[in-house]
Amino acid sequence: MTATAQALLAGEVLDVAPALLGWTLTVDGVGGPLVEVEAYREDDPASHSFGGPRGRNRVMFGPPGRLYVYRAYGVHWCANLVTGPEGHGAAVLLRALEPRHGIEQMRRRRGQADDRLLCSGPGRLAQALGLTGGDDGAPIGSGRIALHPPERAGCIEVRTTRRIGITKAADRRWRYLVAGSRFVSRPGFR
DNA sequence: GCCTTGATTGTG
DNA sequence: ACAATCAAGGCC
Repeated sequence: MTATAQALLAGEVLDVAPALLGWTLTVDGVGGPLVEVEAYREDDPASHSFGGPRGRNRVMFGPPGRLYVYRAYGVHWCANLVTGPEGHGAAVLLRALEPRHGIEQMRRRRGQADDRLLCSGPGRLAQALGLTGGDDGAPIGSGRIALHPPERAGCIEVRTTRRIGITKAADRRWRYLVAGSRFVSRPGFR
């Protein structure tokens, strides 16, 4: 991982999540700029880390800059970036990115030709990038997984909404989107 | 377009 | 039982 990505992820998750928009995530060269993320942390009933470290959530309490990958609804994989400070059980759920690198590979993995349906949703994004439970705990920058800053920093308009698909603490507006992006999972969601 | 439903499995 | 989801099918 670059020094700047390391520094970014070491921060508090509510600062990290909006700042991650526009950063390009790639796995073996396949990926693109993040356009939608959600924050989860330990004092948050909706978070897997709520109640302390146990079972699958262990990686969330480890050092920042690693992937936390879990299975959702017994069907899909979903990937997070663990944030700091270490020991706090916080992570950013990767909900959507703009397909830019390795688009043909994404189409093959997804069985889907429409670019807007390649990475618009956490399950879709993980499938398009080839992330699975085997990547749980993998450090960013280890070779397969890279995170690069936006080409032009500071010109991304961030919008917030409630988080999606949860019932607890649903009123916290911890979902962050690039305003106007065509590649978010649910553009009209409030 | 919006709403409903089934798939499928680790976790508490 | 339930879940940080998705795709397909019905209906409008």
